[in-house]
Amino acid sequence: MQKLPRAFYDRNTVDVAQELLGKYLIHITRGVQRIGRIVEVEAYLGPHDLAAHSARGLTERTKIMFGPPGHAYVYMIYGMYFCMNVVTEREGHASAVLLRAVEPIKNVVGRTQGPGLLCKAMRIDKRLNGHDLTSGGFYIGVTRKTETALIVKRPRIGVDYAGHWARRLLRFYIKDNPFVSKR
DNA sequence: TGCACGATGAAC
DNA sequence: TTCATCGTGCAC
Repeated sequence: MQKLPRAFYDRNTVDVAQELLGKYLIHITRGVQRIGRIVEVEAYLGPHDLAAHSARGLTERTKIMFGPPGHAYVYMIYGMYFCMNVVTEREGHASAVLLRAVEPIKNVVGRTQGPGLLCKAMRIDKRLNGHDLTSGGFYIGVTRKTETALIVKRPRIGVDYAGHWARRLLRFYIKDNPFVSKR
């Protein structure tokens, strides 16, 4: 399993989002290695994207999004779930990719279809906010064998308040994969 | 210092 | 369609 380098994240967010499909999210806690294959993501394009948290500007919560690429942006939603993102593009661009679903590969207990369930099953919480994904313990990897899957493009979920940005096709998932969230 | 609300998920 | 549950951002 090859760990993705910082250069992978330091690129156009839509490209990073689509290329994250099929990659492996790895989280090691107390010697237990949990692995999920990424099958669904959403791209958030920066402060001009009204659906992105960074549209509010630099705040205590969004400072990770405004930071360098290749870091985890983890936040609590609705007081009971966590959402996991990877920060993309150059520092200050404040864009990210939300991981919406993974396919359980190893040591993953419970359902993983949806950003909240994914974090619960992968044991991802606020403590990982700001974690450098090019370091150990929590990162994204790729296997040598590359499989080309068909990518479906749809509007993002739960961002109807964002005007025309809500209609942009920035949700990507692997066609016919059973672990993609149902909405 | 207070309060409305959300990149959710589950029940009804 | 409603609700659980609470940190964040902004109004006051």
